[in-house]
Amino acid sequence: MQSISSALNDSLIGKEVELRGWVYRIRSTAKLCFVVLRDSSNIIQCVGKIDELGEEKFKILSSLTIESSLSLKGIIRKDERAVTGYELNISDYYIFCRNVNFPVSKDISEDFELDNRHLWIRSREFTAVLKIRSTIFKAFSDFFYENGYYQVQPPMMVSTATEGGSTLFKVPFFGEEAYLTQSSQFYLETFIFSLEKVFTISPSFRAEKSRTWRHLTEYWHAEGEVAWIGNEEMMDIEEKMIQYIIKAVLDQNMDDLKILNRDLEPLKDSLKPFKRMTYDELISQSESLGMPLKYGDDLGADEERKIMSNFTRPLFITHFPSELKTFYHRPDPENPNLILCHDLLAPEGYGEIIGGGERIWNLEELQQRIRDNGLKEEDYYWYLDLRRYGSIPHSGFGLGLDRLAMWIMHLDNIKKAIPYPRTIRRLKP
RNA sequence: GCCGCUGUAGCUCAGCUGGUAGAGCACCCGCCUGUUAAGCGGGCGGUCGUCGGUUCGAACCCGACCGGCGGCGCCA
Repeated sequence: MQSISSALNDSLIGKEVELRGWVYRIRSTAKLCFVVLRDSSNIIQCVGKIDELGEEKFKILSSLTIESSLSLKGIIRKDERAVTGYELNISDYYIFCRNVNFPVSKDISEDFELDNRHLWIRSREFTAVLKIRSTIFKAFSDFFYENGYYQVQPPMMVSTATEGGSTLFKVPFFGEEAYLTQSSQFYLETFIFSLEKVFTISPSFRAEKSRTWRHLTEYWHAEGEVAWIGNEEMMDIEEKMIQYIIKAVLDQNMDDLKILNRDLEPLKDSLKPFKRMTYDELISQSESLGMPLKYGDDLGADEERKIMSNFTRPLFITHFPSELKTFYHRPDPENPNLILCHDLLAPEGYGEIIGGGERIWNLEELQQRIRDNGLKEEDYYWYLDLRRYGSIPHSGFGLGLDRLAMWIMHLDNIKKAIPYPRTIRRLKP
């Protein structure tokens, strides 16, 4: 028994192999039957002949249905007419499950595809998506392991919000109320006093009633927090990290990118240095970028899309006005109205994939900002403790892995980048 | 929360100014000398989202309700 991709090999020509998998396509004539077999690795055309199998076995084989499961034995042959260049001449087979009817056919809507995601997951397209996602998740971790970081595991059930505006999911908690985390940032900050350089990949939950092409209720949040560094160094690290991930995908997933018809140029271009622009510079250039903005305007979806359709590699926007960002961001000592932070916008119109920057590390300053935002100090007692005991300068970031995946694969909706999307109206399958 | 759209066969859709429902695909049966989600012939398959109203008559007009989709805000 071997994988289909390993069977597509000149050294096996004329040899008998046994393959197993699922019926990807099936066509038959009176005396010939073509079963295109699929497994996790690839597809191969297998041909059954009535003369060789006998009438009975031929009839059963040729009446198989899409996605039925079977194993096949036969001789490998090179054949230009076959989809992947090789063909298996079936000498015998065993059927595990003959399907009555596989619901996923060639005419399906995006909605039907989502209702049947548990079956759509078998499609070649989604198999490619899953393989690329796997590379992205691994590459993210590898990058940080290779650079001396520790992976940590923050809690998912928490007692307070990280960011004021976001809506939280309430969960019953032994007579109390708990919430599902919307960001692990504050917990990551606690870890740096022990490990200095930490990262995590964990889910974040947002109960906002968002209905957009790039929001999920549950998403995979890749976060990092680093002791002793500032905004610029943080961006240096993120840039290398993104490039490391893209390089891994280009190295390992060329076949999958091809199945998705991904234009490789923007990915290759993103291996070159990223441009950095202050919010001020962005506003003054906004007219020539096709999206006139006034000082104080936040970047919405439309703004980001228009601006980023001018770029083929990611762009850092830095130094936002303080009123546009949440309380924990550190103001620039030389200009307290601006914040030492950054967003990383993905090119080709995709927009924000990372938010990050320096954290306020002075106790009084942080207390002031909490009060200014109408929040209660008691709720943040442990976060404030970090500024009481051995506080240090530090920076961090949060990356939306599903958004990154969506851009890398050039998908038009984030729901196509995650196997089981959770949105305001979708909890199944 | 706001704006727009939508609901007809398992799937994708058509159905005119109201006259009791149609195609392609899937599935089943048959035919076919190598097919590329093949071709030909036949078959199965519908309380037209729900309830009410108008009408001799409603998939179609009106109302209410229910479900779904897209976009914005919020963010990653």
